[in-house]
Order: sequence, then C-alpha cells, then structure tokens
Amino acid sequence: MTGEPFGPEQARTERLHTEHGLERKQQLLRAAEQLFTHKGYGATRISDICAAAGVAKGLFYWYFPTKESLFAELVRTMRLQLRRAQAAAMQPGADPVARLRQGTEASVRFMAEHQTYFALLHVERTDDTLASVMREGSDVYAADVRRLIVEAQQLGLVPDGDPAFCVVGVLGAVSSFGHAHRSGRLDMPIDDLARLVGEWVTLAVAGRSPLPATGAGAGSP
Amino acid sequence: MTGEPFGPEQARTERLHTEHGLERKQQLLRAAEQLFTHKGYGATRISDICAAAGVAKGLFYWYFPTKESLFAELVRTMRLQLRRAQAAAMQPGADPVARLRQGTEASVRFMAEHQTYFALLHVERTDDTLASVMREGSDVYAADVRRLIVEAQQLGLVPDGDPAFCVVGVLGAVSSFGHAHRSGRLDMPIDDLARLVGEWVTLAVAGRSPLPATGAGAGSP
Amino acid sequence: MTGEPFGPEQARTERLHTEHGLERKQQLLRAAEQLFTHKGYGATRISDICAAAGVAKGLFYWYFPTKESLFAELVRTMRLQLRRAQAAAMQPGADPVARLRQGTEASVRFMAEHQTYFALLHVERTDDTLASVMREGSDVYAADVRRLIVEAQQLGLVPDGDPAFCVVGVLGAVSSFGHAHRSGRLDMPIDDLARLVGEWVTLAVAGRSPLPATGAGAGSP
Amino acid sequence: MTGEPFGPEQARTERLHTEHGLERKQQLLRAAEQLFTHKGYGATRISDICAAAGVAKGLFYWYFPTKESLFAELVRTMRLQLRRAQAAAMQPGADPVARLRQGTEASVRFMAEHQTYFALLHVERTDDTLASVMREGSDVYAADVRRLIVEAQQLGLVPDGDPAFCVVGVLGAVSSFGHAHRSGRLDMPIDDLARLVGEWVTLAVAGRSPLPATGAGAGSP
DNA sequence: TATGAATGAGTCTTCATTCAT
DNA sequence: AATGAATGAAGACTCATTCAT
Repeated sequence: MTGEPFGPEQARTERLHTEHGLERKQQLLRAAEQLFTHKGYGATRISDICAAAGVAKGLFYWYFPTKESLFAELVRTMRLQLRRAQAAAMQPGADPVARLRQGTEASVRFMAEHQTYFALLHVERTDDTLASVMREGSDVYAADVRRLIVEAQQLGLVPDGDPAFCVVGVLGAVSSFGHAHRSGRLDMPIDDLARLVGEWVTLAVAGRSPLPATGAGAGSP
Repeated sequence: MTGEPFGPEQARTERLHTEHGLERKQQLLRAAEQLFTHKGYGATRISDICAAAGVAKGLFYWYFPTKESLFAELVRTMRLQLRRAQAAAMQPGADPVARLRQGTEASVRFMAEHQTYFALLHVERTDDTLASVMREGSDVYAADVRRLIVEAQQLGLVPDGDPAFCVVGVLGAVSSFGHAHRSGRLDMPIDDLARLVGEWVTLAVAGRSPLPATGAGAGSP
Repeated sequence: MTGEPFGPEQARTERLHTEHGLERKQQLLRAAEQLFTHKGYGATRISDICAAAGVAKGLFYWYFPTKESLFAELVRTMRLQLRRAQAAAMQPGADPVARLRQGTEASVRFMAEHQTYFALLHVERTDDTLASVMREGSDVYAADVRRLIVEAQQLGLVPDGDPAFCVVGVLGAVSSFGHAHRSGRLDMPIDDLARLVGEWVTLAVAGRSPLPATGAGAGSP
Repeated sequence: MTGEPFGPEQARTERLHTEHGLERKQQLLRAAEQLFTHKGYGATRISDICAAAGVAKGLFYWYFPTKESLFAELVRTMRLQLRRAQAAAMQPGADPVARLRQGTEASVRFMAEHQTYFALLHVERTDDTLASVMREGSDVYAADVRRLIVEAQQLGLVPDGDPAFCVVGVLGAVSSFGHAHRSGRLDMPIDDLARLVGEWVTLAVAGRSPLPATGAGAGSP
C-alpha cells in the first residue's frame, strides 16, 4: 500500500530529507569540516561532531550511516564547489596556460575560504575506502589540469613530455602553499598568494612568466 | 657510534642498551618505518610492529616508553640521514642556487630510498606532540633552504621578496613529487625525476633554467 | 466484537480505537508475527515492524506502550485462537484420550497455519516479563491437557502416575514436531503429520494405538 | 627469523594457550554457560561474562575473537561431551531399539548435569552464523538417532516409514523433558525421569515397552 | 492520528599500556 | 631482556522510546 515494506536498503541511502533536515545535515557537515581540519579525521570523534553541532550523538546516524560516509560526502561536496570556482575563474577564450593560471588562482582562493579540502587530501591512509574517496577527489582535479596541459602542448605553449609531471607539480603547489597558508607559515594576503602561486605554476609549467612585461621570478610581488 | 650529536635528546635518561639490545631496537624501528609508510601512523598497531619485528608485544616498552616516542625517534633519525645526504650532494664552492638544486635532487633521491620520511610528514595531526615532532623535522629542512635563498638574494641570484614563499615552494615540490612517485602516479626513473624536480625548483625560484644549453625534460623551455 | 472475554486484560486502561485504528493495530500485529517468527523477538526491531506494516515508527507507540506489550498481546491472541481451535476439534461425548488426540491434531494444524505461536514459546528468555507472558501461554494449554489426563486416569484409560510427565510429553511433541515441520526438516503433508502426532501422543500416554485396525504410519505397531 | 611476521591470521584462530591460559578460557566458558542458560544468548552481555569470571572486559578478546565464537566453542564442546556420554551408555551388543533407549537415558542424564546444552539449542535465531552452529549440534545427534532407527527398521524392530518422524520425536522428547526438568515443572528424580523418557521413546518408536513384563504406559514407574 | 526527527543509555570491540613471571 | 596475559579507557554504532508538529 505505502510501498514495499521490505524494500531494498537503497531507500535508506538516500533518505528524503525535509528542508529542516537538510539544514541539520549541513550543521553536521560543517562541524565535521572544522574538526577534521583541526584534529584530523581519525582523531575526530563522532561525539565531537555532534557536540559541535549541538545535537545528540544518536542523531548522527539518522543523517549518515557511517563516519566514513560523512567524510565521503564532504569530499564530494567540496570537489564540486572547487570545480565550480575553477570554472568560473577561467576565461573561455583564453589560451590553456592562462586558463591554468586562472584555475590555479581560483584554487588557492577556494582553499583559503574552505581550508578543509586540501587538509582532507592529506588525511591519513587508514582505510581503502577513505583512500578511494580521496583519490576520487584529486583525480578529477588532476584530469582537468592534464587536459589543459595537453591542449597547451598541442598549441606549442608547453614543451612536450609526460604531462603527469606537470600535473603533479600544479596540484602539489596548490596543496603545499595552501597548507602553509593555513598553518600560518606563510603570512601573506590571499590575493598576493594566489597571484604568486599562479605565476609559480605558469613559470614552472610553461617556462615563461604570465605577466608579459615583468621579468620577475617567484617571490616578487 | 652512539656519539652522534643528537644534542638535547641525549639528555633524556636513555636506557643503556647492549649491542644486542641496539639491534633489537633497530628491528623495531625498521618494522615501524615500513608499517607507518603503508598504513599510516594511526592505523599501525603496536602489536603489528612487534609482530613484524618478531618480538613479543611487551618488549616494545623496554625500548620505547611510548608509541609516540618511537615515532619521534624515527623522524629524528631520518632527519639526520636526509641532512647528511643533502650535505654530501651540495658542492662547497657552488653558488646558492646551484646548491639548492643539488640539495633538492639529493632529497628526491633520499625519498626514493627511504620512502618513509615524507610520508611521516603527511601523517595525520592527531596530537600536538606528534605535530611538534613533525614540525621539528620539516623546520630544519626549511631553515636550510631559507638560508640558501637569502644568501642567493644577497648575491642577486634570486629576486627579493619573502623567502618563505620560496621555501614552501621547494619543500612542497619535493614532498609532492615524492608522494606521487611513491604512489605510482609518476612512473619515471628516479634519476630523471630528481633532475626534473631540481630544474623545476630552480626555474621557479630563480626564474632561470639551471642547465643553460639543454632543452631537456618537461618544465624546461 | 470487542466483547470477547479477555477477562482481566480488559481492565487495563486500553485506548478506545476506532475501526480504522483497529485495522492499523492488526497490521502491526501481523507484521510483528511474521518478523518474530523469522528473526526472533530480540532481533526484530520496532522499525522493522513499522516498515513491514507501512506506518511511521512513531505510530507504534500510539497502539502499544512497549515492544513487550505487543508481544504479550500477540501471545494472548494466539492462545485464544488455539484454544478455540482445540475446543472445536474435541468431540463433546468422546472419552478423554480421544479428546486429547483430537486436540493434539488440532494443535498441530493450528501451528501449521499460524506458524508463529510455538516459535514464540521458543523465544529467548531475556526478561522476566517476557518469560511470564510466555508461561502464561503454555500454562493454559498445559492445564487443559492435565485435566484430560486426570480425567482419563479416573476412568482407568491411562495408568496412574504424575500427570505432569504426560503433560510435558504432549506439549513437547506438539512443539517439537511443529518446529521441525516449520523448519522443513519434516517434509510431510500437514494432515499426515497431525494424525501421526496424534497417534504418537496417544500411544505414549495411553499405551495403545488410537486407531485399532490400521497399520499406517511410523510409530504404529 | 622467528617465523613469518605477517603470517596468516590462522595463527590467531588457534592461539597456543598455556595451562594457565586454558584455565582462564574455561572460566570464561563456564561463566558464559551459566549466563546463557539463565538469561539467554542475546541478553547476556560480554561484560556480564567477564564479571562472572572475575576478569577485565578486554581479556575476553584475548581468548575469543567474538561473542559468537565463544558460543560456537561452547556448543561444540557440549556436543562432544554428550556424544561421549551416549556412546558410553549404549551396550555394543544390544539391538538398535535398546541402544536408542540407552542413549536417550544418557542424554537426559547429561542434560540434567549440563543444563545448558539444550537451552542453547533453544536459543533465538538471530544470526545465520549462530543458527548453523546450533544446527551442527543437533544434526549430529539427529544423524545418530536416524542410523539406529534405520538399523532397527532393517531388523524389523520398527515399522517402516520416514525415519525423520521418529528422529524428531526422540530429539523433541529429550529436549522437552529436559527443559521441563530444568524449569522445575517436572519435580522428579533424574533417574526416574531418564527411565521414563527412555520408555516413552521406545514405546512411541517401536510400539512396545522396553521392559518385557510390564504393560505399563508412560507415567508408571 | 500520524510523522519522522531527536535522544541517550547501552553494547561490542580495539588497543596502548602495565605487570607478574 | 623477554614473554604474553591482563587492564580499562575510549570509540563507533544500535535501538527503544519520546517529542514537536
């Protein structure tokens, strides 16, 4: 009458949440984001998350079947946001190298606002499930970068060679500078940092400074 | 043998180990190194370490007062080894930028042999104690790089600006490429990788390719 | 309709249910019956029952104050049904041993249709409350059997001795054969099974086969 | 050196326990046996078992990987003991029906001493793992009985027909009378009970009293 | 009546650490 | 030095029950 009582557990995976329920879920996600950033995934207790969100411990499991699943959802959400930010920053008509720089700057800025994402990528490899979720996250980014590099190589803007090297370089740069900025080792306005990382990446990838008239290496504003 | 200048650590009331005892301790350290690399610090159980070392669990505490202390000793040991490798690679008479490149190459090579060290630096931040131990590790490296950068700036080889930026870039590059190589995302002979990372760092730091006439490798124009 | 002589239970401050409400309650009882049979009392979650009945979890507590109370009501209901079936099967004028056989056959048949009842009696003894409810169930049956046995002893149809022994034998037989039939260990038409169990009980209680001339079936000489 | 450190988990399944360790394990098994009997498997908490055995909760997992595994070991142990008792009671030269009676008497006696075993067989069907372990237990008994029945049929001592019916009857009788005796519903010396159940079974299976000269049905001493 | 979100006590299990031998 | 049994503080997760709407 009201639909298969013994139905598949699929129904459980995607609970239909009301608006209020969605809000609650966001509270938990936000709390978890903060705690994961500061204490790491493994050291964050579910009770911590619930306490931070101001709800009882049992409620966690109304919204998430597992600690891991919350993590996965967090990664997926941030990945989407990051990609949206990158897409918005890249000028449609610009050449691939310029677009790479623009995307990189956007990534650094995104990171400054959502300091969690890259911290998540640094999370300990405790479990293959977690590892695969994280890989998923960075792989999408990597694929985007690779596409730009290959395109630029075809245009002669970047020397031939294994694009994987450049990909690692770009992601590593964004990640490292982001990490440093977050941890306070790099006291610098985010705008400056974003621009510098963009230059660093451009220079290292294409062998030329993105800003035509300046002969500046990294470190020069 | 035990006269190594560990400095302050020596002040600790260390157990006087016999030769055989030292050997046992090394077994434990080696086993822990492997396991930390593969499973991460948090996911590695003391019983795992002991099983891998072939000793009973209780014996662990004869050699180490705590799981953390083993970790700290591991980091300290590797730090010394890395530094020794870097020092050996840097030509005394060369200019700071060249020495930076040489040191970077040595670091990448070191990393390939002792795949643990940088993995350790990526360890989850569970505890302030662990965090400080790890910081200790990277701070020494960072200080060395900073010294070279400043020196190079004074010689006009590197544009002025906050050396911290370059420092982060160098460490980040070594760490990221090392991580990628370890995880198989970068299938490339270690010699090539080391040279490329050296170039990448030189280019990004000094704005010029270190190898004047060669058009070799990705990242070089 | 609700005028059934439940006796003392009625004294409970029972909610006045509308017709629709009664229907809902039945849905829950039926669902619980199925689940208790298949998974056992302890392993059946209230959410399971509600899902199977197609109602929200909260509604359960509108109809039942407690999980235990539903169980108790289930046992009480089935007990009444069983007793009615037994009464209908026993010929008023027949001798006690024949009536015992007739009642036994009816019990086996009842069990086949409502496979739950005896399963409930096998339920785990978690709580004194549950235990007493279940005892209540079997005690009524036991009392009926005892009455017949005593009557038969007075008529000389059954040798003297502690009737309790026979009572246990009869109930045990019904329960065991029912359990076996339910679990598929006894693949046999229910009519045959009922007759055989009736014979088995008669033979064991009275020392004689109830069906004089027939050599049919296992257990009959 | 000291043997495969990462060896298979087999090593864990069968820990080599010292004499003292074996004693501890027995303590836990005994405590669990008592508690399972009184409160049932599901309602018995591991902490209860440990408290009853006078050890810390964590120690449980040194001896058993799981609550289920303890249960399985318990069932297996008792099954062996029961079988040994049955074998000892059955005269080698006697006819199958006599041996069945002897085995039945031994079973009833065993049950009186180790009141747990049959209670375990009544345990709630929560999990397929448990169910299979229990089945294993009763299946061995059932197979033994079936063998005797078939043998007796071949000798013409028992009428032909599906032996399964008799098997269920025998096991059910032992179980039911045992349960009743344990719960105090059957106040009778164990020797009398054993003999009566033996007669009951013989009579019902073979259609004749085992004691030649007595025309007694059940209930007569 | 009906819903589904919310609660929190309770359960199994893990694991760093200690201890008797 | 070495063993392996023992400890107990947590932590993830479950589920009967309550509550606001």
